[in-house]
Amino acid sequence: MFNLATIYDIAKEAKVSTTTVSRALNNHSSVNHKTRKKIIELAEKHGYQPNSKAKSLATKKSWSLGVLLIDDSDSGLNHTLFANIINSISKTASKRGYELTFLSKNLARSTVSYLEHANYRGFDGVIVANTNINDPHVNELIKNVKFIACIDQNHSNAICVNYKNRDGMEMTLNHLFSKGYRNVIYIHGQLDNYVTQERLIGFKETAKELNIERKCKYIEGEYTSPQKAYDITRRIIKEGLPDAIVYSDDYCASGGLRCLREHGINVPKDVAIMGYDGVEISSLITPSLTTIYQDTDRIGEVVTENLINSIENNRSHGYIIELPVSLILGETT
Amino acid sequence: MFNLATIYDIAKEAKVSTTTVSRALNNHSSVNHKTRKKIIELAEKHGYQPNSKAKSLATKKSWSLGVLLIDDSDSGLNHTLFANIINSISKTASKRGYELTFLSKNLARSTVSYLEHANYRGFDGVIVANTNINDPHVNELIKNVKFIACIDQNHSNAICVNYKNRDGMEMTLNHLFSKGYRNVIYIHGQLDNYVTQERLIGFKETAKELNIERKCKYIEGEYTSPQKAYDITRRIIKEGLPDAIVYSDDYCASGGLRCLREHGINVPKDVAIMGYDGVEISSLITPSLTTIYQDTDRIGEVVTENLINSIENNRSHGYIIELPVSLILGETT
DNA sequence: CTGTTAGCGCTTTCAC
DNA sequence: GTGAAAGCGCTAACAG
Repeated sequence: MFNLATIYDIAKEAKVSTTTVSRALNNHSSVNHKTRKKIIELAEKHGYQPNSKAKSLATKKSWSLGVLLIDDSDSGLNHTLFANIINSISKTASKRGYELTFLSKNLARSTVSYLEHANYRGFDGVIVANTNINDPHVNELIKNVKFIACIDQNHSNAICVNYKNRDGMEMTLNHLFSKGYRNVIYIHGQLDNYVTQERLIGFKETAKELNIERKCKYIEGEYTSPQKAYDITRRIIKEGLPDAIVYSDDYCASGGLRCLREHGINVPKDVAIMGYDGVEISSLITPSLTTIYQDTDRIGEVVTENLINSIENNRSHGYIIELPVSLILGETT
Repeated sequence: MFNLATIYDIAKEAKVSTTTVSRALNNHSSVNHKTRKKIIELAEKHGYQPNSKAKSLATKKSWSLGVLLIDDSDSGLNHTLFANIINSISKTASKRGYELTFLSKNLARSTVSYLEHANYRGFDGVIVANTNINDPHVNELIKNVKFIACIDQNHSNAICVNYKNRDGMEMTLNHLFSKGYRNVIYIHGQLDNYVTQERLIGFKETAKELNIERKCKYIEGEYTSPQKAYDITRRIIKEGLPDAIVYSDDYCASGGLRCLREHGINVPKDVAIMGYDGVEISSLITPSLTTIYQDTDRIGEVVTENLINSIENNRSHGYIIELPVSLILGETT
């Protein structure tokens, strides 16, 4: 880029001080109408743009938000649910005038922690969207950043916007039960993950209420993927089919579905299956998935609005917002 | 965040000047070994982090890249292909020490053009990933930013990293021809789009070579989506099936597939179909799609590495890199 | 209504 | 090997 005009150039040409230029350009009331007009004209003539660094340096406000997505595996934006959420966060941030920047562990020529990146950059706030709970850097970040919001996490000092994970599993199991399925296998995510824990609680409590605890089985999918789900499903087929299989997300369910079909097993006649998330693919595959819909537009909007409000009101304290989920009836149950 | 330690605090405590602290922390050779050691220790003790704005202001280097994704529709990160590409761009940028920030038309309390955002922010470079070609702001941006790279675009002053779109359609049509399909309908994207234009050229040239020009038909899908593709497919069914239908992307193909199935039409026996992109869904639906695979990891890496290299070597001139595509054989042809 | 001055935190001549 | 001083571009008392 070329050398851009500064406030000095304009001040000189308008024969006023930089203060006046600054005031005119920032809509301070106390500027003579004519002076203001002249300054604004000159600014346009020169295509003047303020310099964000100088401005932030002076005001201590960056108009930028950091967002943390796990970055050391492929589960960042490649997971549709999170891509959709980030899309919504980005839109909402933009609507409020904030930029969105990804947090990272590499900066210039060195390796840093997320907290160091955040401090270096001076974000006005940070959103933790999807992350590896075992990374101590994530905890350090959440504990030490003043304006912080999380999705599907549990931290007392952060704004936590979570889906009602327990409700989701309650709906799942009640639905299966109402359709007559009793023996259910739940292929869940990693146990050290908050979401998994909540869903398991929801599942187990409902199983107890329905009095089918004994008929339910759990398999930890660890790192889940369509292929992994495919493999687990094959094992299940060998060991004997249950009435229904619940997968940790729609992608896994689609992998499982493919396996079942390849083995000539009819869904839902021979076995029912359910996904989770309600991302686009759930309605595009055949048979379409019965799944739990999580509104990604809504969660992105809520988490971003709440964070920005807390920044602009300068009130930082943790609280929880829970967002409802709903069941989408597909052809697999 | 709390008040972070500055270079002044460290200088005072170490009883040296800020100059020396700066030098020590930036690995300048001309600092006494002992002094440097003391400074580094103090920096660690205070959890010192430089302030990016002050640093950029002084050095005119921001270590940050802007990325432009269309933001006034839902086609940003909600389109899997682009989510995958952004994921790769983000990873590569991070690997090289650069942050990634989304370009936007809203900044602080006002509306700006993309160029104004870029100038304001002082990005070291900008990547145009997916965009509305009709937006004059995009052209303005591309023409006026010094270090600029684009994906699947055609601009003489930018680094353009493109997929071989013509090849893709050549493969498509040759494949269909070799399987015996002659009457082909191509539901393509918007005509004012560079990618669409290239693919159409590839398609038509191949049709001519194969001498089936007369048997081919084109339908402009305008804004394409599974639903839109579904509707168009229904129209096609009414008007009479061709031998094969080529959709503009895998999502559309899946929408079309659903329509065909619902009308009791067998794919590929009654009609063959093909998608484009080779995103995950193409292999998850049944029948799996025959499609053209575009390597998203690769394109993100190439475009980012090239842009950063041009920045760091301070050589800005436009050139084109073309990336190969390949055919994935699915069950729909 | 406008200008002077100092300062945000860091780098970089230039001199010693 | 180290420091003084000026500057990056902008804002914010304070004074008038």
